[in-house]
Amino acid sequence: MLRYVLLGWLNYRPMTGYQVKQMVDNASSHFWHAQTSQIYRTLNELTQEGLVGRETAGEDERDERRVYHIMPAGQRALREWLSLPMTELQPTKDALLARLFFSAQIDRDTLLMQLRVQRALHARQLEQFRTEIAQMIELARAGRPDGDRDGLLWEATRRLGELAEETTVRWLDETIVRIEAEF
Amino acid sequence: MLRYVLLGWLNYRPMTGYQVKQMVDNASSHFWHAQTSQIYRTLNELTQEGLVGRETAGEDERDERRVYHIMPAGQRALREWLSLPMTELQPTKDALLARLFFSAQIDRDTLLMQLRVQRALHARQLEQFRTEIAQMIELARAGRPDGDRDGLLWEATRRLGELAEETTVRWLDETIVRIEAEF
DNA sequence: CGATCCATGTAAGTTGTTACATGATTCG
DNA sequence: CGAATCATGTAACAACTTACATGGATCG
Repeated sequence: MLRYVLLGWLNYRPMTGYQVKQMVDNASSHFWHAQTSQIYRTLNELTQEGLVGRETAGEDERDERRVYHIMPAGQRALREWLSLPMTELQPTKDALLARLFFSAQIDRDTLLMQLRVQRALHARQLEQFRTEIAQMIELARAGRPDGDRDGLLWEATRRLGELAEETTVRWLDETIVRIEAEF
Repeated sequence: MLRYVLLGWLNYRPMTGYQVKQMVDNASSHFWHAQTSQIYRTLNELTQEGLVGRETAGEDERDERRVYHIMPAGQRALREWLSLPMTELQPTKDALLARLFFSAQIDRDTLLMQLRVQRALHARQLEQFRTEIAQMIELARAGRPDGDRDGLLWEATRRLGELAEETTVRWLDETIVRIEAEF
């Protein structure tokens, strides 16, 4: 999966591994996160498979910056992946729910504290979707022709993030009240 | 993580690996899924670490059923995990959003088809949260004293599943309309 | 001149997936 | 008697995490 995210980013413009990491962290962490080490490793694999190419950018030899760019084979691979029908739901892994499900074991106050911490974290994340991330997309769209496809889709992904966080915060509030009353 | 889910289930009652898998599939797949092979491997690890014990259930030797049960050390480990504060959001991995983000590459009709398939899948999942899963929890609660903690928490996890699917379906409808109009 | 950022990765370990293999029991 | 379910796993591989290691450039 990560390979396609990297191909997706490199399809906009050539970048160093470090810059790719910045994009992943700042612009796509709400749908796919990755460690630096894994990004470099995956870029290597993609290079070996001929999906991306790389050049040493520096004028002199000890400049270690390497600029990666997508190759025609990479663009094909990206498009193929994007066109593959997704006929199943992706399996869930949610640590918060897993804990909550089995939390009858622990005492009320510890549980409530946990939920309140989560409430604060998700509220902050919600704010970020509404401000920073929204602004970033606005900015990126500003430089582009009206009616651009990319901007529309970026905004759609942001919007699900916002809605999901809204839902989670509301659910946490509901759940905290109920546990205060009935647990 | 999986280890704690298994400990959580074994804390209710002793079970065979197969039965644990049934629980994971039928009652906790909405927050943590796992392959059969991984469950058996993890049960082995837990056994070697002394967190669970196992017995051969059969009266005769070629009965291969093994019943796993939680040990005191396992209960301690479970409680410790449940009490650990979660001070960070868990990183996201969402294949649907990842695709959508980069989908300016593909044609309108392929994209719309993908979103409609997802819409159908999530609508079905939503129905399941409202019917099958709700019923299963009702049933499990019926046999228990009123005001039971487990039932309250099970219902809370189900509820987030329902709300999240509701949100996703609404978002998909919004997004499909917008793409039909503007893409 | 020290902190932060830019930049690249390796090594070791954990976790999870896919494919395969085997055999008993139960039910129509 | 054949299909489905119960039951247990191994082997190989792929993906991801954590810790470590290094050094140049920039800025206050």
